[in-house]
Amino acid sequence: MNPTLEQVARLAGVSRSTVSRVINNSPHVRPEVRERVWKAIRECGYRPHAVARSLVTRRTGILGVVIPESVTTLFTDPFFPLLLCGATEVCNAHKHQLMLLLFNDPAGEEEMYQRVLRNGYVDGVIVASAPIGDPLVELMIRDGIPFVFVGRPLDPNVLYVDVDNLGGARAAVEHLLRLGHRRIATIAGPANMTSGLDRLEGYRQALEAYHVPIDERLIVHGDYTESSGMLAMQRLLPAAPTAVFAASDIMAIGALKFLRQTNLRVPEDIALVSFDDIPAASAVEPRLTTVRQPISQLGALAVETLISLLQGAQPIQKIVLPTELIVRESCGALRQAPSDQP
Amino acid sequence: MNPTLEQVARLAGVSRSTVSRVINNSPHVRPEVRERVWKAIRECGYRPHAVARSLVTRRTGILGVVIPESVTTLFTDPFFPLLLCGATEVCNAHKHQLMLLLFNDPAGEEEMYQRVLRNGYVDGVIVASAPIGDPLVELMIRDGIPFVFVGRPLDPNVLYVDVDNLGGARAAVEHLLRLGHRRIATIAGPANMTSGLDRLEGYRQALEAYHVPIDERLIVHGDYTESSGMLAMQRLLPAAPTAVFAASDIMAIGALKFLRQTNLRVPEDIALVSFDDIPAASAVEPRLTTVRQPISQLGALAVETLISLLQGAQPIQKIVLPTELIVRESCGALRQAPSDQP
DNA sequence: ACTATTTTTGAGAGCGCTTCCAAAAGAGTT
DNA sequence: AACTCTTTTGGAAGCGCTCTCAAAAATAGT
Repeated sequence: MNPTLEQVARLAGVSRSTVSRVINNSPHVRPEVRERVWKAIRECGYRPHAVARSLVTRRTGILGVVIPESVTTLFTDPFFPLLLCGATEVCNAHKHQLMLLLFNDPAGEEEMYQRVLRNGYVDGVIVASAPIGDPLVELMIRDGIPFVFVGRPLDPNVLYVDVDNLGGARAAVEHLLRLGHRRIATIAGPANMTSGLDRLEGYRQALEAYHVPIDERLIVHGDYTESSGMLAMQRLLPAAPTAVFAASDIMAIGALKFLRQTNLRVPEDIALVSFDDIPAASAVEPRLTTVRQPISQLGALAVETLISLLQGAQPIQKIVLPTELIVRESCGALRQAPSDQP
Repeated sequence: MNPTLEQVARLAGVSRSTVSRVINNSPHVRPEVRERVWKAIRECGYRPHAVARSLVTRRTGILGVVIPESVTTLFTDPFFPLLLCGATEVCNAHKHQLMLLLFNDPAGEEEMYQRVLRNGYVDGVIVASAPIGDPLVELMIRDGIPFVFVGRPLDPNVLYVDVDNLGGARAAVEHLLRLGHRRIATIAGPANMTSGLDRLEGYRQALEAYHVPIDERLIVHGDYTESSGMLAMQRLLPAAPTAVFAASDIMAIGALKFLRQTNLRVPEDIALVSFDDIPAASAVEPRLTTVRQPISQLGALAVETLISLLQGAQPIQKIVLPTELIVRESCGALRQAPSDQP
């Protein structure tokens, strides 16, 4: 059995309160006593029992990360790993911990909410890319659970951090426009996610800026999966685009595979740009021109925001991080791959 | 403020103990009373306070997942996402939660150990692919923290689940041997990880089985990163291999990139097989022949094992899951890519 | 109807910690 | 030396729950 405060107190010849003060760095302890207590603590290998402490302080230092997407599809996308990566780093710095909260269906979500989010184990929650209309938001607002969104929520009162999906998409499409393309199709993201909507809006704004009329036949929605990208590309071909903007690299890779099957060359026959810059984007042939987003920074800022919210601060309502267009071969702007040095 | 047991008790006109019994499905409650209590619980939206409960039961239902690798490098590999995926699913089924424990350096590891693992917040720990000699193992044994390894540990007393690295590697290399190759090189994994050692041993055994003498110049170690794969390929070329077994897809992709730069064709000039079957393995050109491992099942079994250990069972000491060789174009056995249907 | 047995219930202690409050100990003034 | 003021310390309550134990109620047996 681990030693308790009481035992440390006896060992040091002081009261439980004094040991508690030492542990919590209270200034009201005589240096000499403080030293004696630390010695006793070291001697018996005492570690404070976090659960007991939390019962009093009403704080656990645990942050929930909710990812309202099918557990299985989720992790084919390197988005979440990177997000967790950035989030973890900030958590470590603030001596907090992350609890991973995933589920497969709405029933699982409800169950998780009742069982985990409302039982006092998490101080706050990070909600990563929830689809539009996810019931979680309302529940958490109702129950007063502090949370931060990753990705733009519909409700304007919700704290969030996001990347500039609109600006990034617009930059990608404008890049195609500058290369002379006028029949530019888009494989849009799902209509129930704001990232999908924002990237589509960026596509629209770019075309408008260049006075290119929007042809609805050039817009097909996918769901960020590779197979949906293949399917979308197939459906787009009859509309004879000379270039395609895919709302995600994964879908672009699907499109690429389909084009390869139909013996269409990228970028010669159809130019391709996309969004995300996942590692695979530079592994495929041709390498994808794509919009890079600072995902791990996104996770870091989400945690930062949540922690400052928990500490009673009034954090900035919305944080939007800039994106960057990475030009490679798939758009046709570069002649050949610059050599990668090992 | 959330209601407490006390308040529910008053509302239902019973004692705190009785409400507790109802919550915990004790059989010793009259059905009529049970109904009245449930009604009161629903009425005031009561949720048990898990922290308070844990203080008494000495159980939190939280399992730590420790991944002793650099936070940043870690998530470029889809291994961990998939592992978490399988682990989460089993956790949900058993009403447990996962706490993600990552760090950047040994100091971070030590700090995490003292702060998180010894404070009573986690019931047990899953340690994923710790390098040989990681101090965590000894500490956890010393402090009696229940844990399960993912990947083979050196200490034979540690519970673990692993994939059949040796058998998988052997199958991959034997496949090359059957195709007629005799000068087969390997880009081995890091020497401080048992997965690296086991895959190398599989390579050795395959060659021995075919009476091919082992040429140490054909063995170069990498560290599971793409750049290490490129570098290793470069160093292997002077030894003139006709085929290469890379211990991971990521390294194989690095090798592929290097070969492309030097205008060597795969599989015509050099055949390539690897290990992991990550999504990128079938996205590159040519698609990689590789050993598929049931990663998410690995995570699931790890959690399963840990939970049964926590429940006092005597789980199987070691579980080794089978692997499967996925034959694609990079080994030269297939003429062309079978068409992927969208 | 009365006792013996079983089932249901409530009182109360206690999990390990923080924190309020008051007592004790020092420090500073006259 | 007596007083006040400040700092340090210990006692004790209490966070919300579980669980033992004994009392009360229900049931069974005669």
